[in-house]
Amino acid sequence: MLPELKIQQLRYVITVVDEGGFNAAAKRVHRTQPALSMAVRELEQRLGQDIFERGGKSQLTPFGQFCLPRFRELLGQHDRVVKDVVGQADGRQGHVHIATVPSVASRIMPPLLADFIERFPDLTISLHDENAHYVCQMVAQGEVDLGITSLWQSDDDLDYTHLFEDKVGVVCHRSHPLASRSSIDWQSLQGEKLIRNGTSRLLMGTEASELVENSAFYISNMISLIAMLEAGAGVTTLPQLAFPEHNANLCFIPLQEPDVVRRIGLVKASNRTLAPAAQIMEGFLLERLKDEPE
Amino acid sequence: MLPELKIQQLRYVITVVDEGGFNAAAKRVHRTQPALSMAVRELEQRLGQDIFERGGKSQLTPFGQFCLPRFRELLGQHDRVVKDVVGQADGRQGHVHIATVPSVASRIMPPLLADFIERFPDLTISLHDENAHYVCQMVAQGEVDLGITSLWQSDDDLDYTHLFEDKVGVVCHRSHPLASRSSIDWQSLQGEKLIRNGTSRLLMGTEASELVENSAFYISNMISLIAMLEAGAGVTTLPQLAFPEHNANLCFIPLQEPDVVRRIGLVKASNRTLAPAAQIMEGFLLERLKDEPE
DNA sequence: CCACCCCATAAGGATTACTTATCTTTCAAT
DNA sequence: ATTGAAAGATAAGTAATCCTTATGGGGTGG
Repeated sequence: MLPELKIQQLRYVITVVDEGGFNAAAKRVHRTQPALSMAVRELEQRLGQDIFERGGKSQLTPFGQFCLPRFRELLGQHDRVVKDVVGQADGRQGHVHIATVPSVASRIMPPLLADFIERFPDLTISLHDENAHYVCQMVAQGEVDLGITSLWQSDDDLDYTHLFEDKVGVVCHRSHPLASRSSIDWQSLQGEKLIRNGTSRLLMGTEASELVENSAFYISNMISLIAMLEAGAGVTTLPQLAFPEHNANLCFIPLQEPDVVRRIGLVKASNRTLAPAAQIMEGFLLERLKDEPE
Repeated sequence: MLPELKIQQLRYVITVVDEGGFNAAAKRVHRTQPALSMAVRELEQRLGQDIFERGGKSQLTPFGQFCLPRFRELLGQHDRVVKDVVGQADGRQGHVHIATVPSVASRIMPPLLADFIERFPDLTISLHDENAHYVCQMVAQGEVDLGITSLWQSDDDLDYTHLFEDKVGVVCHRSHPLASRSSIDWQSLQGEKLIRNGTSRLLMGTEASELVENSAFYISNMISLIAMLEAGAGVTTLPQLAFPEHNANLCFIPLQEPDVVRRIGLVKASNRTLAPAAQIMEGFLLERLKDEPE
């Protein structure tokens, strides 16, 4: 019932006004003069009123004067929307939400993100750190675009791309008898006071699982765990990345037998398309982290 | 360089979202489902990003979620502009500026405009009263859309349509010797103290012109003129419409010889198209005033 | 497993948009 | 006046677009 304006017609009208004539306007929009004449006429017919004075020099009718500011405003908003949308579409602008496990957040991401924001200065980033389970949950629920974590469990809603492996080792005080060893097997740990933590599940299903089952302590908080170890109150196992790199009192000894690794990968929702900015981030992370063990 | 959105595509996208699917949306916009599929796909290709999730149930991608509110806003403004513009185009809405000589403004226009605003309640009107010369000038300069006046002088910029004639007569105090006459010729006025006014030029070029030339008084203000006449200070000539209808002290005697009339007509700018609302007004005035002497 | 619903794809036709070529008007210069 | 240049209108042919009918494929629920 109501007619529908075409953005192009509006642009033609406005250009004719601004350039002062159909010929000049035609050049400006890279069309021929008849194209504009006909397009404008078609618009006039649909509205039932002339926009330009018939005889003479492309002057606006009163009706045209009424229309012009509205056309300008509409066209202005159109162009603004296009700019925003294509900026978003080609990944120049946007915001990426990432969730990772704490060790990755603190050891891997900082230099990586510093490079990223230099290469894509108009993209902004949020980085959450959560445990592996909650990272997957955030990705699945769409709270974040991407997760970097070990896979909690296979999940049809999640799309996992392996990035690198993280060796599990034993962490103890440097005065501990085991501290001088360059590698350890699980039997050597029998009799040690083993403190479990959130990553201990990695040992389940290996020869070392009974160590975990017999452990009486569980500490989830990393700060508390470190403090316990620094007090010489026991030993624990950690993936290497989760071991505080520059700690002067603790040492990390790779576990040889069994050879346990934490598989770290990029996780995204399988049933959802990534936002353009997140696609950029995905490519960047794959390029920088794929098969690089640290 | 930047792509150009089409209003219709935006409407399709929004309808698909609101209706929850392509089929339902197609019904709503009276198109077939493939038409929407293809139109949306074409938009997606031009933006380089999908708006709807590919597999599944017409869900928005994150990019689509980004676009949607902007599309809605743009479409909303479009529809608003269309509504305004067509309302203006078909004369439902608008404002008409009219200028008339004072006699027409006070004697002709009031009942006429009362009818008009009843028939066209969404149209608003400005009515200026000025002397004949200035009415023409306002029309020529575009300050008003229409003028109702006698033509000051033939003017190529003005388009004159005759409406009716207004007989000139002599106005004097009812106690004046001439007051009982039913008509007067110019000789009868010789020796009378004639007060000139703005309409006296109507007598120029007739046998009565020497009366005007010999007149010593000129009063432009109608109130002052009436006061002078009521004081019995002389006589004057006025078109009948300019004579205050219900004045108890003055009387109007038609001038027979010469038979002078003021030609009243509708004036508009010849080189400009009337605004739609003004076209409505023009038609109304012609219908109501054409050849009706009062 | 089948039927159904929904969207995607393909092919053909109708409409719309644009181009080149030509005409008309206007304004100005001589 | 006559002519020339410039601007817009018109006409016809072509390219692009939009939409339709017909059909294919992938899920979901009975």
